[in-house]
Amino acid sequence: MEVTNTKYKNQGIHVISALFTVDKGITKILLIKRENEPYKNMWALTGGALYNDETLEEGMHREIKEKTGLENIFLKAFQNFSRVERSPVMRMIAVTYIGFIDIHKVTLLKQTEKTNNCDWFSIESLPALAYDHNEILEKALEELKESIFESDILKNLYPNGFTLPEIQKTYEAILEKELDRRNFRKKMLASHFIIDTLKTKKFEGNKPAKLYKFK
Amino acid sequence: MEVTNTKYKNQGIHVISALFTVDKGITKILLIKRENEPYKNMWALTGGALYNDETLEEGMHREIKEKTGLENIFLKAFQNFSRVERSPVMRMIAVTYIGFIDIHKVTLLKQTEKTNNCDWFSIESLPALAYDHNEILEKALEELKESIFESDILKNLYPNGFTLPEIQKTYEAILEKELDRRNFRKKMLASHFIIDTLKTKKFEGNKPAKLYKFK
DNA sequence: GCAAAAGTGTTGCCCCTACACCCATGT
DNA sequence: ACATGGGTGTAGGGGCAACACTTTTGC
Repeated sequence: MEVTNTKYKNQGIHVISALFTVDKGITKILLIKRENEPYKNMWALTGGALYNDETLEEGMHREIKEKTGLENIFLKAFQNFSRVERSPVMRMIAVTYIGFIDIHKVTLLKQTEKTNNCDWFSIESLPALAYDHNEILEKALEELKESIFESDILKNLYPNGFTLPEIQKTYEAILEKELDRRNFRKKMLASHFIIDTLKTKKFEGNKPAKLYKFK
Repeated sequence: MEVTNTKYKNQGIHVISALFTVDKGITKILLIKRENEPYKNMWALTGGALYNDETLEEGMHREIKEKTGLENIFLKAFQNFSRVERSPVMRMIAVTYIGFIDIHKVTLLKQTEKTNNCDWFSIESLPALAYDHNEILEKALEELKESIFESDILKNLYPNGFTLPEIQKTYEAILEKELDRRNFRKKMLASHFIIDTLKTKKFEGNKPAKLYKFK
């Protein structure tokens, strides 16, 4: 059916992810340099327009695949953004997600079919982003801090497992505060999200630490 | 800008609310009879297509106003639904909300400008609904049970205040289980969502109960 | 005075926080 | 042996669930 009523005509949906990592104690966000108008040459969150033949989740995973080469990223649904003027081109509603990525998996993939410029930016020093992406990112960070212990959203960060001192540093970077080592360990081990691999790995000290992984 | 790429052409957004009430211990949902195709003459949740000149929240409140006459309903954002074939007419994404309404405010408003047939249905005996609204309603009910103590979503239910025995019955109807009277009172009074009006009101017994209201 | 619902406190359990010392390894 | 981070236990406080008796009112 062709839409003729101008009240509804020419609407579209953006699927957008705030993809985070933590690298050496610094929380970073993956940004993609736009190659087309509008906002050409500006940095933006990962995403794009939804196609007619895919669900929101399918479209989001397609966009992430196209722009980073990564598949099967665990995503947490976040908010919708719908300011009328949020896109200068046509009416676009933004449906957003939050995810985490192992930084080492992306550095090799900066040149993908559709994108030849993506990079990690510390959340402390962000450029002005395309569209309303600064606002989306700011709210995503708040949500991240509130929900970080309630989900296994970090599971993509440690594909090869992690030690507790190592992942604690990641939590501290995200929450921007220090955590008690004993209480943190108790909480993580009680969560049943993680299991002991019976292997060890050295992190910062000389004594090897136990290696865990997400279920 | 005209959209020419068929991948994106003719997309639209539904804003949809599951509007609940509790009447004499029965949880009910407000349904609207559709007057137009598709799904003409079937019952549906409250909502419709988003206009180009309004945010999602504005569009949702407009739809509720048009279909029930009610304004300023407190809504909790819920999920998005995006199955490709969820609308037989064109590609529509559903953005959904959950709300509560005092049943006495709507019974007088069944005939509004755009709708001359709306009614409350017990969630125990629902008709087949238009679109994917049965699925949306089912998931909204689950969410409602999980979040009922975490928000003041019930505030529209008792515009004139409520007694604790009365609102406890409402919680029990929604949760489909009985609650301990002493623990319930402690929890409600500790929540600081509600304040004592210093008035009383009779509910089921002969002894008048204290009247409270939401802040 | 009796029926019917309103109103009230205490205990145990679990989760969370705060806090200090020994252990394993590399040099 | 010493330096460095890895690993562990306990005590107190707050929220939640289980449980029974007294109070107020209408009849």
